[in-house]
Order: sequence, then C-alpha cells, then structure tokens
Amino acid sequence: MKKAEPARPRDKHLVTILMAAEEEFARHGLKGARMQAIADRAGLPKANVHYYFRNKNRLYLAVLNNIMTTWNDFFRGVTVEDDPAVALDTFIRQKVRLSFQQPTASRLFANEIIQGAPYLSEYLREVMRPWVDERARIITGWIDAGKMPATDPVLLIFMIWATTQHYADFQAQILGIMDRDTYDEQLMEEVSEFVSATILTGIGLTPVRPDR
Amino acid sequence: MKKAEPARPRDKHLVTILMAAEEEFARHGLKGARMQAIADRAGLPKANVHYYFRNKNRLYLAVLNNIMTTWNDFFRGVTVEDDPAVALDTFIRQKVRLSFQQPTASRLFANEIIQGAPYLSEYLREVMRPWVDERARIITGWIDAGKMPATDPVLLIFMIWATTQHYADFQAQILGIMDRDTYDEQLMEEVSEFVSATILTGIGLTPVRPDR
DNA sequence: GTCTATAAGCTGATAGAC
DNA sequence: GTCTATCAGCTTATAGAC
Repeated sequence: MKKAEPARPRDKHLVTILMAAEEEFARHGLKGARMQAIADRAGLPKANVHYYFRNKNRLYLAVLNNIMTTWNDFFRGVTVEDDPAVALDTFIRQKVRLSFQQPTASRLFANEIIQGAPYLSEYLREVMRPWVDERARIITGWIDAGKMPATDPVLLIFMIWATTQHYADFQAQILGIMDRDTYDEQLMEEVSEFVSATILTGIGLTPVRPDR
Repeated sequence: MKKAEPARPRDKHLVTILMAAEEEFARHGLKGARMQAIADRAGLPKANVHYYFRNKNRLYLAVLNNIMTTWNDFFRGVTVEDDPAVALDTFIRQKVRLSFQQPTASRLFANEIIQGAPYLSEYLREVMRPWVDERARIITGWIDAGKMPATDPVLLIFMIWATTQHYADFQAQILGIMDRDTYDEQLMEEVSEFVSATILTGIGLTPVRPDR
C-alpha cells in the first residue's frame, strides 16, 4: 500500500496552481500578475508555488504550454472528402463551446498575442501557420471540387476565430451590454446558430440544420 | 505676443505622454505597465509624468477617456431611412480602417475588457448599452420595413465588432501566420471587402460594390 | 515647469525550521 | 514537502533644488 500513488498529491497541487495561474495571467498578463495572488487563489503559501515552479517565468510558460496542448486536442482531422458545410459548422460550434466553457484559456492566449506574442512567436510560426496552411489547402480543395464558391480560405479562418473567441475574450462587455450576469446554454446555442448560419450563408453554402 | 499660446507646450507634453502611456498600457495592462517605461517612451523624466498626471491610475483613466472620446466621434448617425447594405458596409469599412490604423487603442480597450472591465463597467452600461440598443432598433426597423431578412441585431453587431477589431488585437498572430512584417493598404482593402461581403451576404443582403 | 535624489512600500525569490 | 520569516531589488511617488 505504501507509495502506491506517489505522484498524486503532487499532481493535485500542480493542477491547482496551474488553474490559479491561468486565471491571474489571463487577467493581468505576465508582468501584471502577482505570485501572491496566484498563491492565494490556489490556497497555498507563496513559497509553495515557487517550490513547484521555481519562478514566475517558468510558471507562465507551463500555463501557456498547458493551454496549447489542450487546444491542439480539439483540432480534429478534416479532409477534402468531407462536406464543407458540415465540417465548418462542426468547427464553429466546437469553438463557440470552448469560448463559453473555457474562456480563461482564450483570454490568456489573447493577452499574450496583444502583448506581441513574446512567448508564442515560435509557436505561431511552427504550429499555427502550418495548421492554417493545411486547413486553407482543404478549403481550396473544396472550392476546386465545386463543393463551394470561391472565397479567401485564410480570411475565412480568421473570421471564424474572431467571431467565436470574441465571446470568451469580451465576455465582460457582452454581459454588460446584454444586461446579464452569466452565460447560459441557451445563449450558447443561439450564438452557435447565428455564427454558423451567417458565415456559411456568407460564403455561399447552405447552412446545416442540426438535429431537426 | 506674450502668453499668446499659453497652453501649447503643456498640451504637447500631455499628448506625448498619453500616446506613450496608451502603448504601454495596451501591451502590459494597468498593473503590468511601468511608469519608467512610459516616461522613457515619451522622452521625459519620470517625475515629469507624475507632475502632469499625479499617479498611475489617473494616467490610465486619462488614456481610457481619451480613447473613448475618439471612438465616439466615429459613431455616426444612421437612421431607418438609410439603405441597410450601404450603412452596414460603411460601418464595417470604418471599423476595419480604425483597426489597421489605430490598433493600439483597440488593444488597450481589449485589455481592459479581458481584465473584466474594472474601469469601464459604468461606460459599458451608460454609453455602450444604449448605443447598441439604438442600433439594434434601427436594424429591427429595417427588418420590419422589409428592407432586409430577419436576423438578431445584437449578435450581428457583436459579429461586426469581433471580425473588425480582430485585426487590431491579434495583429501579431495574423502577421505571424501570414508571414508578413506589417499591414498594408492592399490587405486592408481585401479584409474590408471580405468581411463586408461575407457578413452582408450572410444576413441575406446584396453586398455593395464600392467605386465600380 | 523641469529634473535629480530619495523615501516608502511592494514583489519575487529564498533560507531554513519543521 | 510545507510554511514562516526575511532579504534584495524594483516601482511608485514625492521632496526640493534649479
């Protein structure tokens, strides 16, 4: 029974700290975030945070890395064989769901990009650019196959990113304007429907009508 | 000749400091920005910055106020009499131009909202909500008049904000992915055209073809 | 109004007892 | 591994000479 699960308590603290750090870094950025605030949010003494992550920079990198890994899992395989309307609709709905359910991750990413992506410039070049290139090639494939009208694939991807992430990054503004306290499932559904239908129609595809 | 332009040198410094502060606050947020960095960027001793703005918080508020005033000037009067396609196209192109030409202001605003809008919650309620309500009413007016198909006016406004501001806030990501160093007029034109055409088509309007 | 010098307080990081 | 005490350096802000 001894040492049966040696890494568990450690992992538990690691996760707690990472979550607290994600929130603080998302709100205040790397320079603005305070180690004390992260420790308080995690319910641990500040020295404990330093014990696990050595310093502020390593903690920030760990959080960023954690987010990027999670996000990559969402990037599923779409091929030229798929139906563009279905594929784009699925992608848009996934992104909206992510924005509603994990807004902090999106906000931290946004913060990093706004600051000029000092810690992600390599990631942009090495991971995101190839990812966009590949999706763009698939979309071009659809256009060449006559499955959809001609459009700019890269600008289309930017538009999907912008409209979906907006609900995570600008949550405070949206809630304020809509006179609401929180997001709910119904709003998420309405937004998904509106964004998907408007973009698909906008590029000349017939919108998908899910579960009807 | 004496005291003919008493406020000039003062105003000049005020503007210089505000511009420097806008850049630093946009990149690092309120907590993350350093008064020394703002002073350096403005080419003045730090004490001078304190002389004009007393403290960091007042400077931040002055910058925010400055931006909001500038932005309000761009919010022109559109009425139910106008053609929806022309009005929306004009609005979209104005916003894209603003994103390409004054990205820092947009980024600072984004930063403030991401942080939960601690200094703008009143502005959101008192200024932006009424503004959105009024535009929404005009759009509803167009729909009722049979000038355009039914759509959600508020979600439409959010979509326009999201897609246009995206090019200011996420400039680093877009340049990185497009393998560019800077924005230029041509890209701005392409983006304007794509966003305007896609959104107008998306909500069932016939896109405007400018100067052709 | 400008600018150097410095005070007062905050923040990241660590030492060292438990 | 945990946590209190504390240090060294940084940051805001001001005092006071010019």
